[in-house]
Order: sequence, then structure tokens, then C-alpha cells
Amino acid sequence: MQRHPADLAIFDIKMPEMDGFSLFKSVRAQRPNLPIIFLSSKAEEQDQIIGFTLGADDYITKPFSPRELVARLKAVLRRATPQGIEEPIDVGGLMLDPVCHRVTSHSSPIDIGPTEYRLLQFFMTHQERAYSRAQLLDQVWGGNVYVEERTVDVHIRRLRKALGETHEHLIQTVRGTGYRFSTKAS
Amino acid sequence: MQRHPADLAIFDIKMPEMDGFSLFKSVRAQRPNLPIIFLSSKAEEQDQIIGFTLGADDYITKPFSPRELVARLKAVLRRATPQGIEEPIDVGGLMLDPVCHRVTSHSSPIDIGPTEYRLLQFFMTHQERAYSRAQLLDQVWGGNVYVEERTVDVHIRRLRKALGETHEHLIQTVRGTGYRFSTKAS
DNA sequence: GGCAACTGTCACATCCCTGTAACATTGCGC
DNA sequence: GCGCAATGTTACAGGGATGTGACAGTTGCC
Repeated sequence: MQRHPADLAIFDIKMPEMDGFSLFKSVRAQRPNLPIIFLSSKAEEQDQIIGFTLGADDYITKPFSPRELVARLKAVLRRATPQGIEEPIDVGGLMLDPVCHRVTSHSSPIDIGPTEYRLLQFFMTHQERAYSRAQLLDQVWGGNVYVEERTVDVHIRRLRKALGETHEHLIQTVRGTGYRFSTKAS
Repeated sequence: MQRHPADLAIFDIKMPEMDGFSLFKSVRAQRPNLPIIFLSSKAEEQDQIIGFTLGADDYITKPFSPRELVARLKAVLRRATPQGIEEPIDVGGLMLDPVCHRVTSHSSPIDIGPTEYRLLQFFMTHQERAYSRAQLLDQVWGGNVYVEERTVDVHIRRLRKALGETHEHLIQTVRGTGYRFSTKAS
């Protein structure tokens, strides 16, 4: 578990050598926020009470359907994911509001695709700095996708088009390197 | 209880000398607006029916997780808090009146199902903000239900249909994220 | 018990976003 | 100005995300 940090743990109560409750305590101590679900063979009310008292996130009794398991996993993960409080960013009338998930230019909404939104959000939170296409792919697309680097160009193009003449100068080309978001003229 | 006015009460059905129902009646008589939650050892359906018939605000059966308890306390307090819950909300002729439990468009009633009502109420009390399907399930359906995320889409559809062309633009799709209630055009 | 309303799920339709290729244009070194 | 590389721009196929209608199960009511 230390080598491969999990997002969620499922412990069977009955295990060889160590019972689920003991394991629970030691894991909880190291990863206080890791959601943990208990499994038990029967609806042992006693065990269930212990499980919840310890602070388990859910308690599933066998037999259960795969569908139920998945549904409860999702529910637990849903609750465990905290929603970050984010402030709107305003640059010369161009405003990105993460809460509303919307981009506006002087209060009028700008129609923008999901990827362009993420791209713009990254730029606005990392201004005045040049990023290579590879870096942008890592930061905006995510590290484990393989996409042509030139794809970045196309999305830059779409973003500029969406921003219009008023704001497209904010997205600047750094020849031989990549792109930059800057309020200063290049 | 008279010396320390509580905001909420939790009664166990089984208690020495006096059972929870009797206590409920005498307390309710003095504090009509005090939210009261019942606890019972097992899912005695009979008791549960009695509890809700008397007008309990919630009924929790053991075993339950601390998380669940807190969640339901919050839910009850939220419902019981008068502020903002009793005032009608009007958005461009679309009015939701929590007291009448009714939705009207320019004074003419709109036929709407219970879930759509709760969905609309949540949206109208949380405008200009994007919510994921998971968040809507938590907020509108409640945290302890296991439902497909796509179910949200269907109820959004039903809500839009009920609102008609006049107001359906208020429910906006945020592609790749979820939905949003907004008076501004997208 | 029958009926109507409601809910959750599925299957299918539709839309639009995405990545890529192809071609056009620009900028730089000579 | 030329040639080359880098970047801009457009079009398009494919797929993922969402819209939509239908259906079965459930619940509450008569």
C-alpha cells in the first residue's frame, strides 16, 4: 500500500493472520483520508457496529451483486472527494470562474470546449511563463496520454478563436519553445 | 430541556421508564418546531411507521455510521431552518414557492414530479454554479442512495420538459462536467 | 385488486468535441 | 529572396458525452 497509494480500500473482516479491524486501524493511522469499506460474510450486526464505530465509510455484507459493489464504491468516492473552493480569475476583463465553470469577457459568456477551458484555466493560473507542448500535454491533458504534440497547436488555435480579438493576444507563441500566457505585449 | 433549549433532539425508542414516543409527544407539545429524530435498535417497520406518523423529522435504525448520523442531522437541520426555505424564489417569471410546494410560470401552475421539484429547488437556491452529476446525486437524492449517474440526465430532461421553452434555457449543460442553473445565456 | 403517478434503467439517436492529417503561412538564417 | 523548419489554419472521421423515448418495477391511492 505504501508503494502503490490507493484511492480506496476494501477489507474483509475475516483474514488470515490479521483481522480487518486491526488492519483498518494501522492504515487509518497512516492515511486518515483514505476511504475504507468493510466486507463481512454475514450480516453480523455486532461487526457492523464495530466497523462503523471505527469510522468505516461503508459496510457491505455478502452476498452482494457486482452492481451494488460498484454503486457503493462510487458513492463512497463521491463523498470522499472534497470540492475545492476556487476563486474566479480576472485578467483585463477576461474572467474564468471555476465555480460556475464559465468564461466571460466583460460579463458576456464565451462558448468554449472542455479542453480549451482546462487549457485556459492552466494558463491563467500560470501566467508569464512559457510552456513547451510536452509540458502542456502533461499539465492539461494528463501525464499518461499519448497525443501528437501538434494537437496542442490546434487547441491553442481554438482557444484564440474563442477568445476573439479582444483577448487572443494573451496567448502568445514562443517560437521554438511553445506558448505563454502574458498580459504584456510580445 | 427547558433549561437548555436544544436545536434538535434525538430520542431512542427504548428507554427506561418512558418510551420515546411518549417523550416525543410531550416535547412536541411544548416545542412544536423542534426537530426530533428517532433511534431504534432494529428496523422495526412498525415503530418506524409510528415515528413518522407522529411527525418525526427522521428515523435512524442501528447500526449506523457516524458519518450517516452527521449527514442526517445536517439534513434535518437544513430542512428545519426557516431562513430561505419559506421564501418563494422568482427567476424571470418562474417561481418556486416552498410553502405551497408549487412551481408556477407567470402565475400558471407547472406540473412537476417530486424529484424534479427537489432538483429545481436545489438549482434555484444554488444558481450560477456548475454541479457534477455526483454532486447533484448527493445534494438532491441524498448521500446514501446508489443510483446511476445517468439517471440525473433523465430527470434533467423531465425538468426541462416541464419548464417548457419559456424557462428551459435556465438549465444549462456544462459538457464534460454536469449542469448549471443560470439566468445568463450560455 | 386495479389504477395512476413516479422512478430508475436501458437502448438508441444525436450532437459536438477531439485528435490527426494536410495544406498554408510565417519566421529565421543565409 | 530562398529554403527550411516551425507554426497557423482548415477539414474531417471517429468516438465519447448527452438527449430522448420507452419500459418495468414500485408505491400510494381509490
